[in-house]
Amino acid sequence: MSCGEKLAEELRRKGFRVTPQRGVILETIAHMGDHLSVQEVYSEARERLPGLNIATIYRTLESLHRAGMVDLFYPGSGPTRFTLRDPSAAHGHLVCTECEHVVDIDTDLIGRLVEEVAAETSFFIDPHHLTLLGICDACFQAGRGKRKIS
Amino acid sequence: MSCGEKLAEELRRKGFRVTPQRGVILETIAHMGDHLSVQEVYSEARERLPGLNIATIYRTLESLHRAGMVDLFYPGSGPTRFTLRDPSAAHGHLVCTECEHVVDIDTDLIGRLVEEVAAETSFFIDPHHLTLLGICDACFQAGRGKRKIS
DNA sequence: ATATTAAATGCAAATCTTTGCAACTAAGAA
DNA sequence: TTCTTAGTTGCAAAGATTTGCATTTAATAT
Repeated sequence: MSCGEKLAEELRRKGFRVTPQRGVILETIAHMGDHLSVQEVYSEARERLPGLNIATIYRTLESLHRAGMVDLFYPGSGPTRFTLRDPSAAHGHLVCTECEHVVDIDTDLIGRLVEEVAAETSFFIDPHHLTLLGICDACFQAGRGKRKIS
Repeated sequence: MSCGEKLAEELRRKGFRVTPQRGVILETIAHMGDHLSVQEVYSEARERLPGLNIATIYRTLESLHRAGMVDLFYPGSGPTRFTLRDPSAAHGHLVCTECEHVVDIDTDLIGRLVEEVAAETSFFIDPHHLTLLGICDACFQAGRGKRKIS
């Protein structure tokens, strides 16, 4: 069973319908890596299924998001991006506002952050949703972070 | 000196120009409270300065952001929102993806999160940029969070 | 005061994202 | 298989955001 078919099955299991459009979109994002924009998926998927409408991409991504299968995140600038969720490991993103570099945060650290916030605020952070903006080490060393840290 | 004038001075001090448009925008957001959308500021500010263009609002907000005077954040849905930064107290936002309620995170907790992430990843989170999505206590109690926490 | 210039504005066009609605169809029931 | 229906699609329009460019102007120097 291909990666796309596995995703299709998971989507169906969560109560969503699997249409040809969604099949193509799933197959596409399963092979395109992380941090995709809607436009990127659109131009790729439309080659496999001409006539595919971009509104369908947006709506499918929202469904996948509601199904807990992809996470959206907002880099400091530019369009929204998203990634396939790895169910075995929650992960978040650290986005450097200087160089736009994206680093993943691992499960353990996320778990600790979630606990810490929950203990103090009774608020349960969604561990798959975490996007933190800041300055990466390289930019900080280069002094490019000073202005922002202030 | 009015709130708006203080902000204008701060902006000038950071190397940005203070135009009549910016004066009006600053005076406006100084009196409109937190979590504003661009459209909200636009309709308010345009009453004080007819002819003001919405692109100017976007660009001014970006400048204020670069100057470290406002923070942008993305609630789960709907347009981007922003708040005047309180220089004395870094604060972040917890946005409930069920009821859209926004809770502020206080300085101390933020400080600890920043340290924790920095220790492990050499990445310095901007403490003024923190927006975390999740489930608030009320929605969690009501069982509305189950689907998302999965 | 006047001149200088980099930054900011307004406008229009481009791009990105969301939404209403009629037509279509996947998935389950009969 | 056929029926049923709620979920999904395409399309077009609306809404949100960004960008290029000619013009204007705030801040600084003269």
